[in-house]
Amino acid sequence: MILLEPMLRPTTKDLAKAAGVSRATVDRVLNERDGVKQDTVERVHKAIEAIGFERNIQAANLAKSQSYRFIFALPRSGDQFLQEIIKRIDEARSLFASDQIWCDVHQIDENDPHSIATYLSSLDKSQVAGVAIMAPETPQVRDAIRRVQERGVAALPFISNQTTMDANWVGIDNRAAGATAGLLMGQFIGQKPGAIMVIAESMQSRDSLERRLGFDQEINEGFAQLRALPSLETYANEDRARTIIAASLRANPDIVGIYVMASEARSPLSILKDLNIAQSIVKIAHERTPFTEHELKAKMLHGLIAQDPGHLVRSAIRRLKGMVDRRQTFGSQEQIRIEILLRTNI
Amino acid sequence: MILLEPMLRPTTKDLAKAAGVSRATVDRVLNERDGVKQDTVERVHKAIEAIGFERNIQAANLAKSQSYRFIFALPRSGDQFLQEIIKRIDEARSLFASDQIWCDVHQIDENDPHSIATYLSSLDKSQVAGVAIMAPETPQVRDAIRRVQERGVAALPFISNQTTMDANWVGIDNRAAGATAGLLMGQFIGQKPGAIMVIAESMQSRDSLERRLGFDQEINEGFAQLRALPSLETYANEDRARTIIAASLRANPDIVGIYVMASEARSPLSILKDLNIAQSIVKIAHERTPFTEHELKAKMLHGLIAQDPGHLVRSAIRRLKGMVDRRQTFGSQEQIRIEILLRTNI
DNA sequence: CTGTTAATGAGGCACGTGCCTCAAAGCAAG
DNA sequence: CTTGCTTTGAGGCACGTGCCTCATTAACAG
Repeated sequence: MILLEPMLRPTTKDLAKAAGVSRATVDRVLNERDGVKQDTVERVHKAIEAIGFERNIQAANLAKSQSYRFIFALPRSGDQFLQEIIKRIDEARSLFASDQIWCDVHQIDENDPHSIATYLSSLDKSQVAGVAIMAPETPQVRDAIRRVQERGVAALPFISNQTTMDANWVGIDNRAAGATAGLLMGQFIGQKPGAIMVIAESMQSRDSLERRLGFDQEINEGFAQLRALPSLETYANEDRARTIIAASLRANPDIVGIYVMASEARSPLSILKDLNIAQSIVKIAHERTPFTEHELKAKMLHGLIAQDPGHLVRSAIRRLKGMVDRRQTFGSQEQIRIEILLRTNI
Repeated sequence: MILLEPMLRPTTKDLAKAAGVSRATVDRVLNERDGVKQDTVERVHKAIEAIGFERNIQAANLAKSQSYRFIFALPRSGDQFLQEIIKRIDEARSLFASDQIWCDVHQIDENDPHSIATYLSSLDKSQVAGVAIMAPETPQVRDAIRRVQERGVAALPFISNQTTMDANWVGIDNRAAGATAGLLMGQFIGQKPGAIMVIAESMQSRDSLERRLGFDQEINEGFAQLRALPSLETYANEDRARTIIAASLRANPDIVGIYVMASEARSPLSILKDLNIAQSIVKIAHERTPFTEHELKAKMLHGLIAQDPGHLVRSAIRRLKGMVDRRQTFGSQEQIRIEILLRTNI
């Protein structure tokens, strides 16, 4: 590919000349207005290829006075991981200001699908260009997302997956994340046989199910001497968590590993600390937060499976913008990595 | 912070009104032209704060017909890791086209500091806005970087660090990367005592020294039963590599782990494969390439310490642009992560 | 042929900023 | 006071694109 000198970058004027039409017609083709013969459309497209025309989006945005207002619909409840996300949205605000992008957070009750649907249906194209939604999958929410999209507002599942949105969502492959936790757990434990405790907030959500699936698969296939216990569900209730964790420890004296599957790991990890379990038990949790970071450095935690909150936020914004601009987004950058964090690469 | 409605975003005109001056004076202040009283400058700056003015960079670039031409000065020699970098630069080309950024690759002979210095001194501000340099640190290169910066061309050490550039470079903390390799190695080996082979391309470069330092520290502090052998230097010579690796294997029958420290791991790993070593020996290498990715999936490699080449490239471009625009760059996004890759999160 | 409609061209203003010129005002020294 | 210098204002054109109006031409049916 021969690169043109910056100065000579073709404009719509050049394109018009190359296609043998007027700038008005070029405009009609580029912005998909009708009233242009198919012949002409093709001629212009060929000219675009021929001279390597690329629309100057900055000038276009300037002309349109276009700006993008995006909303992050996040759960009202949540602990440090949620705070990290919100912090990154704040950061992104100034980062994307030069692209005329404004972001706001709207808190939703993630366990009330009806209110989420109501909120989504209140969004108007003229006010909001797009919305990133972090909420567990339910039929109501799924339908609401589809409807808001039909009204011209870009909608993007965020961190929590939604089946319908096949490829178009922002987050990690939770099956692979669970598998990574399983593999790391198995390798760290080594030859020692025993049981692994698995702590989840709830096994209702798709994310949890997928993590568990991946985790079990790795343990079963690669580490025959280990057995993963049934998931303990805390329902985000600290008392309940304390009770069932203690009971499980008593019932399974051969525990050699603990996998905290929930995104908010502080509460379960604190309980484990209170219960004063042996440091030799391999502990793996999810997400980097001030608490988990500290535990990792203090060697109270052996590893962390994480997704970068800043990357999640920025990727969501870029993809929402791409949806609004009707561009395809670029794969490699928007792939959210499953990070493994040890105390040395925190 | 109260966000203004997109429509009402203040322009230089609003700023002029708010500061009680003309647009011409605002322009003089914003673009740091002289001939403005100190009083007036301060008044304008206060007004900027007061109304939350932020320059519309897109419009500014449009007005200036500004475009940015960046050059990646990369080694001529190199294998798959270098190819990955070049591939990402290609990707970035289209990604940043909308920001009027053009990138090109220029191959340098990384072992000839003089020719690098000559090349850098040939760069002209009017042709090239910035250059990312991947070359080992030498006094000549260091000085050349400083000189090219003084001539108004942004210069940024890339992947290979340069002492002078304290914070302003793009790449990972190699000490931490080595430490991560060490910790992972130790944890994966478990209780088994033995020796660890360390293979490097050369211990002349600062990057290698730092990795080795971090690796040794983790092994020595955390795993007393392991001993890391002296570094084997291949000098990128396959025959030499084959000889010294085979000799080391014979001399140390208790080898339980192998750490390939070089960025280009294909050649050493292929040699190990030919030598048919036991699969139980834990092998850790650097950088994700088609080859290492394949080996990881085939379970011939236990773990990979990597830096995302796409992220490296994009971060370099953003930072170069930030330097040209005289903006400060944003920390959290520009921090290059030390990734740990297993076959589950590849 | 004429009349009608579809397709295209010509031209201009707008967006927010940079950069230029020229005039006007302020200010200090003589 | 005048002279000369510094500081400020007023205005306009440019960048590339979107979007509008109005005129003109091509295509086609009757």
